[in-house]
Amino acid sequence: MNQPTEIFSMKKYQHSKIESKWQKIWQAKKFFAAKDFSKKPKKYVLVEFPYPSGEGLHMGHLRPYVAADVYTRYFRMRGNEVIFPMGWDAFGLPAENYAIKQGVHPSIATKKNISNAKRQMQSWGLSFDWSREVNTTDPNYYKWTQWIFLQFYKAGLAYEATGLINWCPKDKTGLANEEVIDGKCERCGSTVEKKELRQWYLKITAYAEKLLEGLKHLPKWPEPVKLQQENWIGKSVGAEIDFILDQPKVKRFVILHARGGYPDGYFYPWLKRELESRGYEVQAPAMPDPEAPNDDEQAEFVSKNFVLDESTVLLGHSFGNVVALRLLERGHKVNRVILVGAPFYGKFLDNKTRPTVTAAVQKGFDFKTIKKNSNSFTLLYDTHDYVISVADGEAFSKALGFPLIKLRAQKPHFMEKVEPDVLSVALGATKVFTTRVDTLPGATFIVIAPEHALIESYKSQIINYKEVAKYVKEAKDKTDIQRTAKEKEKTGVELKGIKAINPVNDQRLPIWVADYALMGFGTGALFGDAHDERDQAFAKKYNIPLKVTLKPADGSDDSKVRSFEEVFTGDGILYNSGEFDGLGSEEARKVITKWLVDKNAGKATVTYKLRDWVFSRQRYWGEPIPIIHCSDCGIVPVPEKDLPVKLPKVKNYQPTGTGESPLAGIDKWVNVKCPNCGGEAKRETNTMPQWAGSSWYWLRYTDPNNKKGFASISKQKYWTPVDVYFGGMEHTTLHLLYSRFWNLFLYDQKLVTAREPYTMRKPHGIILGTDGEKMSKSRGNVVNPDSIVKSYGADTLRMYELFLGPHEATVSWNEYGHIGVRRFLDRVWGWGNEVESKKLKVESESENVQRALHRLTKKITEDIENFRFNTSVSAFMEFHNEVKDEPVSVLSLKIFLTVLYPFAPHVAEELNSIIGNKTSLQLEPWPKFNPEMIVEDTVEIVVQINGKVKGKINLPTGSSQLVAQSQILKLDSVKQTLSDQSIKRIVFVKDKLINLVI
RNA sequence: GCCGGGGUGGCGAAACUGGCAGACGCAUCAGCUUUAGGAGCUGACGCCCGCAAGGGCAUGCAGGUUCAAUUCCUGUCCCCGGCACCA
Repeated sequence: MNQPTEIFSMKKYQHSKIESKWQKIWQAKKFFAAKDFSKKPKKYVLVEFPYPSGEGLHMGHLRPYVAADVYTRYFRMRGNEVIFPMGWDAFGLPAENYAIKQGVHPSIATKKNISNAKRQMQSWGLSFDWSREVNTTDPNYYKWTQWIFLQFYKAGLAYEATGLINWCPKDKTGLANEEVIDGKCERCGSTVEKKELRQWYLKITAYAEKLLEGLKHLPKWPEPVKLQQENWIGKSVGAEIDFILDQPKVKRFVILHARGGYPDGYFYPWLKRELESRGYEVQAPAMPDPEAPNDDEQAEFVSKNFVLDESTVLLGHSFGNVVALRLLERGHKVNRVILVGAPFYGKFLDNKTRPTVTAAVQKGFDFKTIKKNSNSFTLLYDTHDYVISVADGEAFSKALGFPLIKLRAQKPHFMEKVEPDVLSVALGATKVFTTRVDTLPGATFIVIAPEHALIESYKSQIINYKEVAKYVKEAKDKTDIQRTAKEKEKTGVELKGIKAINPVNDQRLPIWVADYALMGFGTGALFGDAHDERDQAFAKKYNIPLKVTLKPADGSDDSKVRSFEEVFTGDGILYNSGEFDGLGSEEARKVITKWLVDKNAGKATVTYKLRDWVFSRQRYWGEPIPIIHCSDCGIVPVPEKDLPVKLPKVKNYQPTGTGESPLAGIDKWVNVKCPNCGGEAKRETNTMPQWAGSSWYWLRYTDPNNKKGFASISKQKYWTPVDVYFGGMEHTTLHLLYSRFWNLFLYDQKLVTAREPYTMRKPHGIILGTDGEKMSKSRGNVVNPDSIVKSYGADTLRMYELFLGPHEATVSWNEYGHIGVRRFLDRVWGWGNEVESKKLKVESESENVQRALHRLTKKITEDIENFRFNTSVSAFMEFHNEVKDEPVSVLSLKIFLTVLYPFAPHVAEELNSIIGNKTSLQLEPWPKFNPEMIVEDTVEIVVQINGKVKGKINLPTGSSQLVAQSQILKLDSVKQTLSDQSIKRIVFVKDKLINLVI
């Protein structure tokens, strides 16, 4: 090939021509269409589908696509039925923002972007099965996204709630916890604020344990990925402790029984006993006409015969609450009112009539007077009550301005003889979570989060309430960044007037509100002690006494610990801990937890860092949440037959910024008839987050045109789970966690056949610009894959991308690097044409070529299976360097092209057709290698003296130590070094080395 | 601070379960070829000493185990990613 005449006589390597030629042939022959229920073993290769943006696809997309493509083409040749689908994750802010700016409807912009991205993918020679293409913005697709949402709703895992959520001021929408990175919006980088909003949530926390457990059954996932998910879920095992409030202002409880009740019924006698044993005076009047009560008559009776003053707590059960409120209306001032299952509407869940109760409540309440005569109300409702609905509680909560406590009573409507939650509320028990129960005897203060309900509930007893309220307001106004700033000193305010009682030693502990306690974790309250750095720092700042109760178990000097020079946070031996002295920390945790359980003062429990998924967005370009709000029926899911709820086509979809979705302004769309009662109703106007569509897309690929379901069970059974999932590390605690959650849920609903969606996860490293910085338009270091395809070809782009480094490593693009790969392909092109022109038979080929070919096949086979594509590229080059000057047969060239095909499919196909083969390489079986052909006849053995290389000798493969020894002693270099010294030892490694120790 | 991952020529990187450190490629230099070269071919290319033969030093740094360490162990520094007052 050094002869110029030969070079000029052959065809030039025209990449553009041959690439489009083969891309057309592949498409026309439908090589890449995966067949359902094929007899071949299936393989599901998945790569994250892109968001089609106006800028097109970039290098970051290319990396997993090319790797997955090589992998896919290889397994097709190995005889697998491979599904390698692609689609579009096309809902989201960029299209919407672009639309607002340009006045182009997002659906039009999206369409355009998709066709461009598809063109790019095809120009890269990616072998996707386009017959299975999905698009999350297609109503036929999002119909099922909405349908799945309704399954969550029906299972009680989708709920509406009002609370402080993360709010991005630039994108004007709420965000999930996972979308906040370092206190900033994952998408636009704005500092996230907090906003009180009504939102839809998905109860991912209900799946915390399953998500954690599932990780254990994913051996083919990288450990770092699993660990990152595990840390995000953040399981803490510990205990919840009830700290009872010391309320010096409260002297007396008055228990007002229910209709049909008597002082010796239900939980009353037990509660009376418990309260009295704690030193309170208890009055439990036996009311007149208990079966057909009259509220005014009963109030009159209590008012006349019992003591009601500002040291009294009124505790009503059911009808008793009406009486309690009437007493306030009559002007009795009390300390606090506890309403247990209070009736508001006079309608009952069991549809029975209770005329006396209904008549009493229908008179209405004078809330103004009521609120004036008690500073604090506690509302306690049972979630499985069959008489009074929680809606009654909500009505009271709204009217009185106090939070509603919903819980599951021992018996519906609190009718058990022992109802511990009623006692807890009466005593003001505050639950505190800890992972270190062993330090409980050393607790010297309590810290609660600014959002903690205790503050409002005990307003009347907090002497410095104004100061506290000021602190709370300031804390709530801060962003998370301000609140958790690294150097920030801890701040807090003591709640004067109340104390908490440590159950293990009856000590009265001061209660502080401080923003280092987080409402979202545990119970929003903690106890402070000397064996925690944060607690100690806080205590020192505010001069709160500390008590050391642990000493190091290893017997090391503990005087530093005692003088607070050091914070000892490890496990140790208890002292200063009363009856628990001498126990080791681990033992103490068990013993104290059991002690708490026995005393009804706490229990072992588990909490997670994971928060429920804020699932609504106040933006236009997303799936509408298929819910209707009816003033009579409340929340009504859109009936299945009415799905999909289509996005209305409108001109204006600017975000409002008020927390309302732009859809809220479209009256024609919003106002609907209630599917339940036919009355006036309104659609839910929030849309779903970007992550919704991608939470189940791999399932749709298995059955993309199904009209009856999101994917048939039989097709899922054939294709799922995904065998290899290529994608980015950045999705570990977003898409990857969310989609596992959806899958686990659907699996529990028996709608999905694979418990875990992805058997193997293959993350890739990012590609940096030539300057080693992240590629970005503002830095001007973006390398455009299209321009490389244009001037060097897709095969060059593919191979160089793989050559950059290991798939999982971060690599930077070298400005000239791809030229080396192009040179290689040019040489292969010339060499291939030359081999063709000589038409040599295998017999005239040297054994060396054969051996090299077998070695190459082995190397490429193993590299692909182990995702080591970078060394494959080297191996092709080495092979070519080795055989280029030797006679090579056409048959050997074909084998070379066959193994090259997954990497550089266009060149390989074209050369293969030049040498006269009519069938595509895609239909060739993957070549086998003969292990015997890989072993050479002779091997080079390294000769070392004291571990230093002194020379090399060639010996027949498998030579013994004796042979080697006799050979090396003849070497000059060895003789010289040895001179007269004696050999102490000889280390011999067969076919590798011989080392003389002297 | 905690949890991961990683430090090898001028650059991207190889090196199987401890066995020739730097394969392969980029850049650079020299030569050949060419009217010309930002093309092609051939060769050199870790650092230091040396004309050379040869020798010494080298896988972030300091130790250790071993006949032999990029690989195993201990300590330490730096870079990247994640979490971050999580009780």
